[in-house]
Amino acid sequence: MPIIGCVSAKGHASPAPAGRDWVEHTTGVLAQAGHRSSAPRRAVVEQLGGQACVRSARDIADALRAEGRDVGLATVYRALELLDDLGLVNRLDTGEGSARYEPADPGGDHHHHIVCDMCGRVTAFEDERLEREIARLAQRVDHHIGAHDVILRGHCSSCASGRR
Amino acid sequence: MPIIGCVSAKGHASPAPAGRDWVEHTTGVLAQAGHRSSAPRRAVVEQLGGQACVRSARDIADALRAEGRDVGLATVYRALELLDDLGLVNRLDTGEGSARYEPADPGGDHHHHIVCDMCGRVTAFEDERLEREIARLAQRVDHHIGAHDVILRGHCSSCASGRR
DNA sequence: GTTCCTGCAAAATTTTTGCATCAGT
DNA sequence: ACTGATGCAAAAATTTTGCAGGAAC
Repeated sequence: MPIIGCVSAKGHASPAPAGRDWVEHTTGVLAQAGHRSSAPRRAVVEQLGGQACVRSARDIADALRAEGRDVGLATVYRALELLDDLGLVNRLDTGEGSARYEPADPGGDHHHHIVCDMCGRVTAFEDERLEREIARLAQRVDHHIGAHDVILRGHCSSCASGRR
Repeated sequence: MPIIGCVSAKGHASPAPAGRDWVEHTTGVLAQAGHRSSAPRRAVVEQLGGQACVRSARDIADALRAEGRDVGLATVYRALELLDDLGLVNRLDTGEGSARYEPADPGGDHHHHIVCDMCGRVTAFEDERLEREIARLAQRVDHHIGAHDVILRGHCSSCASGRR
């Protein structure tokens, strides 16, 4: 299983780390929805907020354990499911075994991902024109579209340049 | 687990069932690559060719068993892995538990998918303008892009209209 | 006759769930 | 205290793998 890194798309507006804004927003939405503010769930939220990039449930649990804030894996899964239901995180399935999650921009902005087939690294990118095309499509199809994912697959520059 | 259906996008060019063309092309590529023509693998290829839409490994194994052509699940997985490596099938990960596969158009044409969040049904669609946007992006990013997936998510008309 | 392929069963993962206990309100 | 949340361990489900026997060339 390749180690998952996190790199910004060169030359493109890359999403800033969600940071404190997102943690506060998330905390507020959770409270407003009637959920208790427990230490384990807070730890998951803070861990996610500290990283702009996609993390699997195991990544999060491991990172928390490394900080000495042990949280059960089942709890991490339950927290992620709740956050997903509330639209506070985006879930990314790249087909590499496990789902990964990232903070969702409260403002509604979102981005897409490039996955390196060789090292598994995920890079984020934003593109206004792509969004427009997708919005146009969403109106034309016989479905009520609520979300969309775009994944580009290929080799990142390090992998393509020989050294793996 | 929702039953996976297969419906064409209304009003859009929908991909024709891969059919005999794809089966023949696939058989040829397999032979040329030095692989033996075994009955189980042939059965998997024919099963895939008979359907234009995405099928999971289990779907394929079940369908074959129903025809009396039992093929071990491991063999189905190995066949799909091989076909994927040779670029003869496309793999779709919708994050609903299992990966699904569909014949890849030998001509290079491809389409994308709409997944109903409620019933899990997958609908295919093609869009030339979307492809152009993605091609433009693929040139601008710092990666060697070899493939891409677009998934729209929402409610299909049956699910949206109340009756579930 | 080799070598690849298959099938079964076991293993490895990821994710979900039951349930007793604990903690937030 | 009431009730949601947690943690553990067990269960589910998907996918991978080891290996002996069988089929293709």
